Amino acid sequence: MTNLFANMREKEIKKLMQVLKSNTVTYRKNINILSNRTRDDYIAIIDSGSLQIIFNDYDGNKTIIEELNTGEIFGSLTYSLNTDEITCITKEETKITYIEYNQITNDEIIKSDFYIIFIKNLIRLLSDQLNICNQRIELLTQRTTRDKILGYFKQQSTIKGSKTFIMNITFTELAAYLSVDRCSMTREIGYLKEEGFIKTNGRKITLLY
Amino acid sequence: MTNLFANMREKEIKKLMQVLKSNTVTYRKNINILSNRTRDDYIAIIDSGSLQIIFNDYDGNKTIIEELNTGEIFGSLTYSLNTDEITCITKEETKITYIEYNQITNDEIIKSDFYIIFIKNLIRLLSDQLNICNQRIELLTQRTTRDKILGYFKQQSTIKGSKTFIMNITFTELAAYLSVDRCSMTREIGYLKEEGFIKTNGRKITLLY
DNA sequence: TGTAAAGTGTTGCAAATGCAACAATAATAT
DNA sequence: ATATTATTGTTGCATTTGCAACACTTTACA
Repeated sequence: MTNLFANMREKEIKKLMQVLKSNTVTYRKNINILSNRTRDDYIAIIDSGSLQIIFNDYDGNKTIIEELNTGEIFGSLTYSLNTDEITCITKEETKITYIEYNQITNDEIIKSDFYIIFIKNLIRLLSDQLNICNQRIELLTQRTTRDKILGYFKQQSTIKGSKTFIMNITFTELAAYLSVDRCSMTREIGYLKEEGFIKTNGRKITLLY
Repeated sequence: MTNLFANMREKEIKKLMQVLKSNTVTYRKNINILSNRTRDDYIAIIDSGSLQIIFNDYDGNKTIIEELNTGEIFGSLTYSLNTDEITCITKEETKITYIEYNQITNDEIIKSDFYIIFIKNLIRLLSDQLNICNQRIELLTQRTTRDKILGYFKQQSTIKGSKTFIMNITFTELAAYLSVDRCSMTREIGYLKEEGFIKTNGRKITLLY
């Protein structure tokens, strides 16, 4: 369940969605969901499923800017998607709820008694997204692949609260996340193991320092 | 210029700050302003001045994660700063207003008639920050220095609405922003000029394609 | 106004990295 | 159960990039 509705009852959520004039669309896998969006400001909430925001280079390269999962939000409020260079592809069957930005302060909703909760949830969600972005920037600005990998492992270790943890993404996805060549990354992880900095067993990582 | 107090009168701003129990501190140049922050969630607004958020590597390297200027916000709502690895240094004399996150929905303020404006401003500010982050990620995820530079120039060209524009940061700062070696960047810009992709004159850039 | 600090430009060299082209295994779908 | 797709591992090689060590110019400031 989406955080946008945290601390709200089913009935309130239904009412909220109605007052916000939200609309929900379900997409099949591998659909470009931005092709039919308007140019107005909007918030899109992933009710279920996941998607990738992809940057299409001038010479045909594709870069995954962001992967978004259930509960997360996107839309013009988080990233200007109104350009041909950006596409947004569902990774699986995905349900999206759209809310027009201007509706979040419409006359009816600000009178409802769950409005403050909703607004606080929205702020928290934007805030979470911002934290995620900044954490990634912290890694992307590292000069070497080694520092990116170690930085990621350290973040995970902090989140999981242990020097041993299991990665919840694949190595292929990690390479994309850190924006490095997967093969070079594998090579570097090999060196890190040789030099005794880490131990790995599949996606189980142990920091030895 | 976006700011937390857009569309509010002087008197309302004063009232708001009071109700929010905000406190304002002025720092001199080169001060680490995080040394005395609590661990509560808070929003910090830069009333005037500027600062850098710096990541301190395990082996002494410093990376500028973010540069923030007048009107922008930071704090735990945007980036977890509660770690020794992060320092936050004023670049000049800087005035900061702190607001406890929990205060933004206190009993008194939600009754005020400028509350909706304030909340909308806050959401807009978070949203702007998120857009800035994502734009930078778009550049940082480019594989080559060339693509980073061209990406940045393209963004600027779009923002300024012309193929000729003047950079509002120094080349040294651009290198830090793109997280590449300044010398390598200069070299690459040289190649781009030779190959006829761009023309430069100081910080005036012209795209020729 | 003079001096220190910051920004810019250049280049050789070593090291890191992306790319390509594989093979092998694991996961998923029909 | 089997075919198909995704993930992982490996390695040679060319290229890109960071680093270091300069000189020169511009800007800041005491």
